[in-house]
Amino acid sequence: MSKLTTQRQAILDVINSSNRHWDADELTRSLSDAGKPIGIATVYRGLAALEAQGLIHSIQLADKKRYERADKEHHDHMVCTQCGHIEEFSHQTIEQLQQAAAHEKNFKLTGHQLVMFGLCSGCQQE
Amino acid sequence: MSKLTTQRQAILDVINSSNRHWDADELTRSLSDAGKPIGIATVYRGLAALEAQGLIHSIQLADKKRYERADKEHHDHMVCTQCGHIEEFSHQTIEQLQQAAAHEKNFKLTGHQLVMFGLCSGCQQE
DNA sequence: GGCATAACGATAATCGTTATCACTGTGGTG
DNA sequence: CACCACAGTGATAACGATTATCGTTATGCC
Ligand SMILES: [Mn+2]
Ligand SMILES: [Mn+2]
Ligand SMILES: [Zn+2]
Ligand SMILES: [Zn+2]
Repeated sequence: MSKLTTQRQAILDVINSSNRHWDADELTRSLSDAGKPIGIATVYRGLAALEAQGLIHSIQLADKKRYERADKEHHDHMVCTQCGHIEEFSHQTIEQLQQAAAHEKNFKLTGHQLVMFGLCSGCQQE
Repeated sequence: MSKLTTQRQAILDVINSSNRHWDADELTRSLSDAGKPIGIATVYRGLAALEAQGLIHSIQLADKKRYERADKEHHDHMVCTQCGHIEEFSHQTIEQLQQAAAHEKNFKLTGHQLVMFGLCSGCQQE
C-alpha cells in the first residue's frame, strides 16, 4: 500500500473539505492558490493512489474523470448538460435490480456507473 | 439535417450488419479492408451525423466512444474488465425508477447511461 | 455548364492522461 | 551519524482519442 505523503494528504484534504466533484486541474489550481504548489503529474498519481486505497471515489464523465470524497453513502449522478451541475441520488431498488440483472447474465459484478443527463432545476427556468 | 453520403451509408452498413460496438478506428480499418478507404476525420464526422439523426447509438466508455445499431430496443451494458466483452441487458423497472428519481430531484431527464463492470461468464472460468 | 454549398481527407492542433527521468526526502541499517 | 534503497516528486515529453483547419471534391440546382 502506497504512503500518504504530504502532497496526497493535501489533495485528500481539499476533496474532503467540500462536496464538489473535482478534476485534476481544479485540484492543482486550488492547491496552488492555497500556497501549496504541486506538480500535475503528482496530482494524477496521488488521485490514483487515494482511489486505490478507497479514500476517494471517482466518476468517469465523457471528457474527464472527477473525484469526490468517499465518506458518503453510495450514490449515482445526474449531470446537467447546460451548466455542468452534478446532482446526487441514491436508489436502493435500482441497486438491487442491477445485481439481479448481472446474476441473470452470469456476470460477476464489481462496479457500476449510472449517469443521468438532462437539465437541473435551475436551468429549466429559461 | 445532414445528408446520407456514400461514406456515411458505408459506415451505417457496417454498423447495421453486426451486433458489435464499434469505435472510429475499427470502422476505418473495416472499411479499408473492404476496399472502401475512408478518412478518419470523415468517420468521426459521419458517426456524429448518424447519431444526431438517430440512425446509430453510442456508449461513452472510459477511453473512447463506441457505436452500435439503433434498431434494437433500448438497453444498457455490462463491460467485462478482463476481455472487453460487452453484454447487453434491458430492465424496464430500472428505467422507470430512473424517471422517478429524476422527477424527485426536479431534473428534466434527456438521457442516461448505465454501465456495469465485472467479469463475463467466460472470464470467470479461470 | 456554372455556382453554391456541404462533405471529404490529409494533417495539424487540442486536451486529458500517462511515461520518462533526474532529483529529493525518508526510513532503516551498520 | 553516514550511507543506501526506494518510493515519490515535478518538469516535460509522449500518447491516444477527438476536433479544427483548409484546400479539394462531389452534388444539387438555376
Ligand atoms: Mn457524487
Ligand atoms: Mn448495446
Ligand atoms: Zn444546470
Ligand atoms: Zn470477459
